[in-house]
Amino acid sequence: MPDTKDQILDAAECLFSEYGIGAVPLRRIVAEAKVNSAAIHYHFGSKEKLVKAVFVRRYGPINRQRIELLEALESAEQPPGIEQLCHAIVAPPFRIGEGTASEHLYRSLAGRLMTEPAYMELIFNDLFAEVDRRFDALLAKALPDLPDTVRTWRKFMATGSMIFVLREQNLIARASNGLCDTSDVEVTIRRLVRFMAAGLSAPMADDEADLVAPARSGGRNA
Amino acid sequence: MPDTKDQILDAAECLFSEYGIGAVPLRRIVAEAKVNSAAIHYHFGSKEKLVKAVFVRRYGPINRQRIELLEALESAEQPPGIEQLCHAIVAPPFRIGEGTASEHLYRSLAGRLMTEPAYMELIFNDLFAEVDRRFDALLAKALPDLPDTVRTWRKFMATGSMIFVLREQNLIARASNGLCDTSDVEVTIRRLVRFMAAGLSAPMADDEADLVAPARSGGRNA
DNA sequence: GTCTATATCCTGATAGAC
DNA sequence: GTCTATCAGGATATAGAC
Repeated sequence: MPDTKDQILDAAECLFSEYGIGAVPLRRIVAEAKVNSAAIHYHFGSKEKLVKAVFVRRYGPINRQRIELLEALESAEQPPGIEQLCHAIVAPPFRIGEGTASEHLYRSLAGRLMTEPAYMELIFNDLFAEVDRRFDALLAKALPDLPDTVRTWRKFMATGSMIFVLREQNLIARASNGLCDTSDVEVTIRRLVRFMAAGLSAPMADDEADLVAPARSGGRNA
Repeated sequence: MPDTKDQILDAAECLFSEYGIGAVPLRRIVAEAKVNSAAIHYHFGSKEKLVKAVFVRRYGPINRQRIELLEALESAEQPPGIEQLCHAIVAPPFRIGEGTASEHLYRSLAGRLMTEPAYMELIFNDLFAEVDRRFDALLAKALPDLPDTVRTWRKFMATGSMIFVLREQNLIARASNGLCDTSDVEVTIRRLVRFMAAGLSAPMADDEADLVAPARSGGRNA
């Protein structure tokens, strides 16, 4: 049986996933967790610290998995394949909680952070900075012809598509009239990896290349 | 000089863009708008109705522009090019408010809606349903080989990347150390169109095709 | 460590004078 | 239409008995 602290973390995670962080009052968490109304402040000190604890508990393991997968690609002689690389980022957050009753909630949590600026700043450096750095380095190796600017832009765009799919599973299932089956995790991962990899590795448009070249009408060397 | 109603709408739009809808109390809007604290309820009736008015004012024109661009593609004999099609969706929200001092705020507003479920339901049908329907129909014509399921999944992923770029301009500029210049709207549009079009039109992976094929080793008809 | 009770603040919304 | 004053409810956080 989980102790009070875990009960609170579990309840908070489910509720944050489903309704968003800002929309969940502490009262609702203590009710769901069936603990005393003062327990959150006793164990965590404040809502902000509780939020951080929820994310650390979940994203610690996810990002360790990501880093393991990225390390395998780093130590290879060959530059990584772009799909492998995307897979290393995409698969871990989709697979958390798999098999448990509330797995879809955990996945939905995964995308909440970026969309809540107040908590984003609070957490990003501790939890995501290293993954981002390593992913970017490998991406540069996988796509050596892309200028830094273009690669970085596309990294954000790919991230955006991943976050959207993680976060909006309910919306996707509903707005597609059930056509998109968000419950099949492995299929979702493949589709997303395919999409991201294609976008990341698209040949540059001529006018796109222009925009990062040091010189213009004369010619470009970058 | 704008009247009270417009002052409120302007202030609300800026604040919603910057901080998110849920995070902005009405008191802050009236302070920013320099109007009386009862003015919002007098003119709009409730916060919910104010939010709706803000989005209608901004997305009415944007979606009319989108529909105009989509109509041009609908009436063409040829199936539309995938980049043209993406451009019709992407360009209007990026171009709103262009040249005004707070143009980046308007663009940021554009992405707020989807991330605030409470207001999303309220507004989507009125403002976005028709654009979505027409875009999807043209997408099916532009990518006739993609099964409905794959096309729909990819439409969500492409939407996610667009929303992320619209919403997180500050984050993108900051996290890239200025490498990504979010102030150049036309460049941003091209990069985004390129990324989305490449993702949408990627050839299906073999295992991705399997997942939507009507028959498998045994065969399924649903 | 747990609980009840409550302090303090802030929210959206309203009443009623002008 | 505009303003001041205020309500009722709900938020985070804390005090103090057990």
